[in-house]
Amino acid sequence: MEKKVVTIYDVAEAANVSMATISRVVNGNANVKEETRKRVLEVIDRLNYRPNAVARGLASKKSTTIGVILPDITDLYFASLAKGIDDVASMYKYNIILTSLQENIGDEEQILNNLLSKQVDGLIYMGKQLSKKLKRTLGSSKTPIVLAGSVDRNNETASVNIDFTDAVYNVVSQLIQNGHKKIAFVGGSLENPIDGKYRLDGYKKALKKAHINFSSNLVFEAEYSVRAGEAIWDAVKNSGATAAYVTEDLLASGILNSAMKSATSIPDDFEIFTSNNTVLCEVTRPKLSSIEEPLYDIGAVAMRLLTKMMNQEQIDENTVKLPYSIVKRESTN
Amino acid sequence: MEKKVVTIYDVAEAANVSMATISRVVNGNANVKEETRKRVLEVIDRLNYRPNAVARGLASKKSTTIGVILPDITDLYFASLAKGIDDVASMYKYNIILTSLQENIGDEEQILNNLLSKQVDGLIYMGKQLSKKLKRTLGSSKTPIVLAGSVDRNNETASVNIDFTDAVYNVVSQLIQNGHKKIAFVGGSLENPIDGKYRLDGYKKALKKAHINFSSNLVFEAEYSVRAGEAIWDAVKNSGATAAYVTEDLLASGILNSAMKSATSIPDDFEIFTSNNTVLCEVTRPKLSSIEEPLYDIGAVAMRLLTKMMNQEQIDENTVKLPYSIVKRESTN
DNA sequence: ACACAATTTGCAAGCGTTTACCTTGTTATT
DNA sequence: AATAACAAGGTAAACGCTTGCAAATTGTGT
Repeated sequence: MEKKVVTIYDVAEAANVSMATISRVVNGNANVKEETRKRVLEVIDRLNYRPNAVARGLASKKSTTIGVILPDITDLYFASLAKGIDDVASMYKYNIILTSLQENIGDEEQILNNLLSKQVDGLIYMGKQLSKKLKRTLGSSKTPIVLAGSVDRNNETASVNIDFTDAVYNVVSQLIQNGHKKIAFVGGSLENPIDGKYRLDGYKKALKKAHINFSSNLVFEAEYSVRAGEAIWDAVKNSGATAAYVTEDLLASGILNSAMKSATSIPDDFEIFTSNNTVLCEVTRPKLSSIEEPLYDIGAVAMRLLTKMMNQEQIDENTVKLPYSIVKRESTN
Repeated sequence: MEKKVVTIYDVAEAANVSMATISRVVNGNANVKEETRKRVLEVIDRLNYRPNAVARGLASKKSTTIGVILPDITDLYFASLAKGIDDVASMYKYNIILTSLQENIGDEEQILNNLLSKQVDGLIYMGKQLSKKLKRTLGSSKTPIVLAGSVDRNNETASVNIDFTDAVYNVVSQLIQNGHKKIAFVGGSLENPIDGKYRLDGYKKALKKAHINFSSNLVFEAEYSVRAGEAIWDAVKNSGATAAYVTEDLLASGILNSAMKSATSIPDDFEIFTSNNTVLCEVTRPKLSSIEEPLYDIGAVAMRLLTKMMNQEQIDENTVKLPYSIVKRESTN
């Protein structure tokens, strides 16, 4: 026996009113007599009626669903952002469609179209950067989007993050103050504007301030992984660097691993600053000093901003920068 | 000027066929002349038509969306499972609605109802356990569900995981072989059947085999966090234990932290086995020996299993156990 | 008791698809 | 040449809801 699913009609009939009224009470519309509302709610409860969100979405053109695009959910950086997003989203009753993006595969266009076809009310993007093409298909759809933990070169797109340049400027300056002349910059792909532009800018700025010449020999590019960090250590060491600013924790952990293995004393012989302050920083030995991005908050604020955009509220600032801090642990003096 | 959204009618008109035909080509139905198909595809491309998945869902009663319920996305354990799920899901063109569950808050019922109202075609659950109540509302909806990395006491619900009992039996046996008589079992909430039943059973079994009496003084319950691990060390040490099996990596890292701080030499004075083999195990010093659950695979297989259930295919085994392995690193001899 | 306003309700037209069922034109069969 | 069989495409009825508008009901002031 097929159990028939309960629709708004069934409720209407059982409550002896029209379906419009049911819809009204479900949606909290004020134009319903208190008595009727009570009766309807009872019936809803009795019949175990559960409004069909798909039908609702079709009729109202709102899905109360947002799309979240990120590179890798097992990366604590994104996971933390995602958590902030998730919490605020559920606070505002939005659901999240999570899609991960293999940045190399170049299926971004497809992913975006898929999300748009699902009629998401908004999007949060955490990829490296929004391509022109994506911006275009996005523009034609009017779906609001905000970048979390990422920057838009031209500030056309709303975004929430920290002042990367300033943060790196600060930690590199500290390393300089500690007496280092040769400081390595170990980042991910420099094509990513965060590393290749903002962070590197901060690094250069700090050097300049201290009248140290920038040398591209001290700039390293590696994948974000422990393995890559371990592998790059020799090169870093051989460059003559006595300290390093690393843009990501796994990478920094790998470097630390190899450094320890090669009997380099950290922080005495070599200092390391990393960037994301994930738990990793607390379980390595020595523990890693790090820039601390308020990841959870970035996610939360990004989501909050998105809700405003979805409600067409006035936005005061298109791009918000949250305060960061610097956590000194054992990998620096 | 409001840009009108392109519907199937627009395409039909422009291609000079009926909307049914458009629908057919979009859905890959065979009853379309090759020539017509080509023409339609061109028009679709030209008009930039994007089928409305919500309308589709309403008409077809399929959302090509599944719901994923997990406790905490920043926990690498769940993130890894999620990644496996995500990859397979996108392989099969399913979208994922991610919802996290504050297990203490007790809003599970609501979360589930929300997901069901969105008409998800299936569910993957990673919480501690499915309450009777949830099972009931689930049963009345016919939506298939599979547990990933979790067990159903009565094997009523499909699930994918490893043989927890066996795994723990093995590592504890190894510790015993290394000469330990007093081995601590440090787990999360023992109400969670995985820890409180399966793993603890393995522990007991190993003791029994070696004719060591079980003592509840050696069983510790803690939250899954570095902090909790650090805090519990003294108690563990004072219990007289000379080794520990820990059910989670953060917890193990915390214990390791405190042990090192108290100048306990690991593994010489104290051995530690942990359970999830997340990256954490590789960045601690000494590196942690661990049971290795194939988390990604568990997620992937769970999702694959779910696709079968959604297609009403014949399922050979309701509950599948994947092989685990044991990775020896530096925290054990 | 009456006119008018406000409050509640119902009606029915969408929302953009899918799909069962028909119609038409072709080809193969005898 | 007549008929069967099929391929290709069209028609229109769902799917379960929201919502503008009209109708009915109730309340108010006189």
